Amino acid sequence: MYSKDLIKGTLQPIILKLLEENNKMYGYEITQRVKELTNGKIEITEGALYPMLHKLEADKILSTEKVYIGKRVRKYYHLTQNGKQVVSEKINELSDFLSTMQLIIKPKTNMI
Amino acid sequence: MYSKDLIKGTLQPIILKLLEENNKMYGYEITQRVKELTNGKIEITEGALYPMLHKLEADKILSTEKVYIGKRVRKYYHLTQNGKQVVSEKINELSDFLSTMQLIIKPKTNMI
DNA sequence: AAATATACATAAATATATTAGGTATTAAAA
DNA sequence: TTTTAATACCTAATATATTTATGTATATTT
Repeated sequence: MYSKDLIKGTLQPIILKLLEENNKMYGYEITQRVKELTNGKIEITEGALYPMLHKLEADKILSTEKVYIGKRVRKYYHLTQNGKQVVSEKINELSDFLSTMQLIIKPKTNMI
Repeated sequence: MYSKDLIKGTLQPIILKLLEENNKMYGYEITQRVKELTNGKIEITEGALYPMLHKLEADKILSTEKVYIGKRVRKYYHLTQNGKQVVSEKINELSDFLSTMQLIIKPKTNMI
């Protein structure tokens, strides 16, 4: 796990990126997918995830659909029309940002 | 300029990285260097910078030296013995984190 | 002479995420 | 078969980093 601070601000773009690729996902699934993709290095806490999902829904970037698996509810989130337009910009920004950060810490020798 | 949120948590490693490379720097110099290195994409605010420098000094990671340029004071910061040991770990962590983030947003085609 | 750049600093407000708690169902292990 | 772990949602109090706004003062450029 990384220092808490590093991860700050990345939660939203991570969520949006996953939803861009997977069409629809539910909260718990997102936490598991991120853990999987990052080999456990990033673990999204639910206290951060759910409020962010609710915020994105309130902002009309995501919409939801409830599905019952037996008696247990799943709340699927997917990008709205509106949301799709916003997302690629946000991902580009993140991508650009990561490059810029690489620029600053320019790893000395290891270019693949 | 990037969304404020993205930059969160990167201030400390940026400062430490610059001080690792440049031996000693003063606050204003750091803001300018970062602006320069990132082509204006990251502008460190003084309200964030100075408290962080003070914190790093309180934590014995940095120490200071005042220099007068005419009547104007400059406060140079440099890594302490202790600080040098901490820094490379922090930079490695940031570097690792950036790679992990790249993993998530994996830019489709453009590998240089 | 006025405006901009250099150089430090702090304080209130904002926003995010952590920590800690809660409910409930289903599957696996003891 | 009872207990534990996993699945699945949620919120509230706390902590903390950063922004925004403000302040002081000197040096340089227009």
